[in-house]
Amino acid sequence: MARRLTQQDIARMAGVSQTTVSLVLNNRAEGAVRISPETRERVIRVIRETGYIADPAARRLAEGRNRILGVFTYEAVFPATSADFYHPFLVGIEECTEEAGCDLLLFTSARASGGRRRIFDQDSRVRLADGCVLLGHTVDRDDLARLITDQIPFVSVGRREDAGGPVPYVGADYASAAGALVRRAVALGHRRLVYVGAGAGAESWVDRHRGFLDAVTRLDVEGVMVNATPGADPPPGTPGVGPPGVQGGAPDMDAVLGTGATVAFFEEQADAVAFVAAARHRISIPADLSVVTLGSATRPVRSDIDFTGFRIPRREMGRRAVELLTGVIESGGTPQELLPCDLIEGSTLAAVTGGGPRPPAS
Amino acid sequence: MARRLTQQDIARMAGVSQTTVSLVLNNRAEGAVRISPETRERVIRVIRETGYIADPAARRLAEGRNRILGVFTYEAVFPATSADFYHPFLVGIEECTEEAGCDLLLFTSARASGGRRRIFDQDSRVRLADGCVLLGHTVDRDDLARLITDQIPFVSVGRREDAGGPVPYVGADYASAAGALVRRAVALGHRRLVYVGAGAGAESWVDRHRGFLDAVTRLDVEGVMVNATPGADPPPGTPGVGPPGVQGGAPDMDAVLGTGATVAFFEEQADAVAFVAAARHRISIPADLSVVTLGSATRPVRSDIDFTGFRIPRREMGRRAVELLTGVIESGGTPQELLPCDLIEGSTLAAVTGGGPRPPAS
DNA sequence: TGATCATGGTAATGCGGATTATTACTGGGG
DNA sequence: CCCCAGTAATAATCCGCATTACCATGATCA
Repeated sequence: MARRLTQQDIARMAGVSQTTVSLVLNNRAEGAVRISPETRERVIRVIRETGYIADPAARRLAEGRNRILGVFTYEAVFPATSADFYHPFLVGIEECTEEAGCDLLLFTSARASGGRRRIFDQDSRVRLADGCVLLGHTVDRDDLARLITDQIPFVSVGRREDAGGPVPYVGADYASAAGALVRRAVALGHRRLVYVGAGAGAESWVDRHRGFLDAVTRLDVEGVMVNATPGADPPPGTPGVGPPGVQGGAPDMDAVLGTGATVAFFEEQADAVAFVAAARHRISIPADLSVVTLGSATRPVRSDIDFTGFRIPRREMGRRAVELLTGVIESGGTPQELLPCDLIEGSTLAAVTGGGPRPPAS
Repeated sequence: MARRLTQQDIARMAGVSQTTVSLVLNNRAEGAVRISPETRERVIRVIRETGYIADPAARRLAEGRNRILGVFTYEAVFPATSADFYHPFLVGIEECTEEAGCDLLLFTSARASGGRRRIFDQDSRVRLADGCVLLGHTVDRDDLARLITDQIPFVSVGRREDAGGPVPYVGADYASAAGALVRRAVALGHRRLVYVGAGAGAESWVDRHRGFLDAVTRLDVEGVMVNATPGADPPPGTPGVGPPGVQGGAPDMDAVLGTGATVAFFEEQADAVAFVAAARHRISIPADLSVVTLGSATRPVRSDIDFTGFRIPRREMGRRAVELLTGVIESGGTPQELLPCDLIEGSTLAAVTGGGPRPPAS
């Protein structure tokens, strides 16, 4: 390959020193060092004529930064199965990165021997970015801890528990949203509510469950729980955003109906879809039983049901993550934010009419 | 930020020189330089214990490459409007990049003053990548030319005409696909075919039209044309892959029907959708008029019509682009490939029955 | 008239790692 | 006893750019 043009070349052509070229290029002529307008002009002309562009690697090496933001995901970002899931985040991330005049480095390479991605394998390119956004299902605790101890600027999309120190994140306020939905249900006369899901493991599940429980307690109504993920507790990893398609079995319909609750809160929309499909011929929704989903489709499930629930502000989370990240890069800190989720009116939550659903036919 | 660990540090800890560390790290002990097994082991241990990772920028500066592949697009990759369009390409690109053990650099920053993206603005990070994939609608001729003269390894997704030299690309074989569809139509008895579209401007349009014309000529049937992009010739840029939603007006229904053709070939699926929607109450498809689309949805148009046409192998194109790119990076060359498009049987192409469509009611 | 200072620019150095040239030592062969 | 080959590892450079320390010149001032 033809040798690239360097500042040295420009310097020669303009009859000045490499230093001068660098100075001109970076407008560093304010303080101690001065460049005469004529010289400056001459250098600028040569630069323009030759179309010289500084080598980003050398630049980064010398000044320590890059204007490159990294995005790390533990799964492929683009595959069809999770496309719907990741896409909104990426939209937000790209938008904001572009506004910041940065480029985006997707760490697609990092594969540990086991097959799972790891941030810190030998020759990882993480350090090439000024900082990075963590996206995805499972975040390895060790990776997280190392990011912290190494003081690599990063922001996680999705709340994460401490990992040898507080983790900077921007999450969705599942707890509040779940609480709001509980209040709404109670306002409609519901007094016995069932939570269908794991309620543990991933931070996002914990948060939903906590919001549910808090509200139920505060409003002094009955809240019961039906586990929807048999044989999956505790999950091996620590999902924060919510994995596309990791849960196991469908929720036990009889168990849900057997609680005598008048409204069911589903942790995962996919479970709600399965439940409704199965229960449709036995009960009427929402007449016999109201159904609320805690978050919009995480797993790619198609359904024409207009569930009552809330929208996870994924795009905003992506945007905000980048905003926070640039802040961290500039001035450090450990921002932790939860973004509000819009409630979705839907049509599966109605006022209590009769005495609740029929008990299972058994 | 805590200063990062350097080879110098490792060297000190292991009681050797920086050179030795580098040598061990890169397994460069085959030829002239030798490292004893004990020393090597000692260095390796320190590296493992400290978790040292080489600075990618320094590495790139010294050895000239990075294992980073760039992706340049003239529009945002992720925005909702073009999501469906770009996504398959990106899936392929990511897959293949991951297999190659590379990372992906998305050039989201490059914004010219005018607002459009440019590859070569001042402080572009293009050179950080070992090479790059060009994706998208319009590719600036100057950018293209410069990529060539600068000898930056790149591969365009979508055929491109020469720009001061041959352009490496992987495109879709629109010409063959269009020709095959023409043959199929003729086999079903069609003798008068109309091409609806621009047939010029973007390479992809030119190719479709050429395929249509060649086949029509060879089979000695009548081929006519109806321009579907009023006031848009010639297009300002040179789209190669196909732009999401750039064309202007809908095709003129009367003009199409007025040709007396028994089958219409639509350059853009979106036009076909619009046409069918408008014509539905006047003619029956395919009884009165067969409709063929030359390529799957480019613009994000939802339609439940099962058009006869072909599938653009976007994911494969993405994959292949990366494969070719790594080849170019390794050993240069100017690969140019067209990938076949699968025909889609569909239900809008039928045998000729009557005497063609009724003329417009006018 | 020599000290002081503003002006305009350059030489030198560092960033972290790869590579090449060179050194230090040991054992054999002549 | 000296030279050479082989082994093990290091010093010195370079990659391209940013930055700091330093120098040369002419004007100003006491």
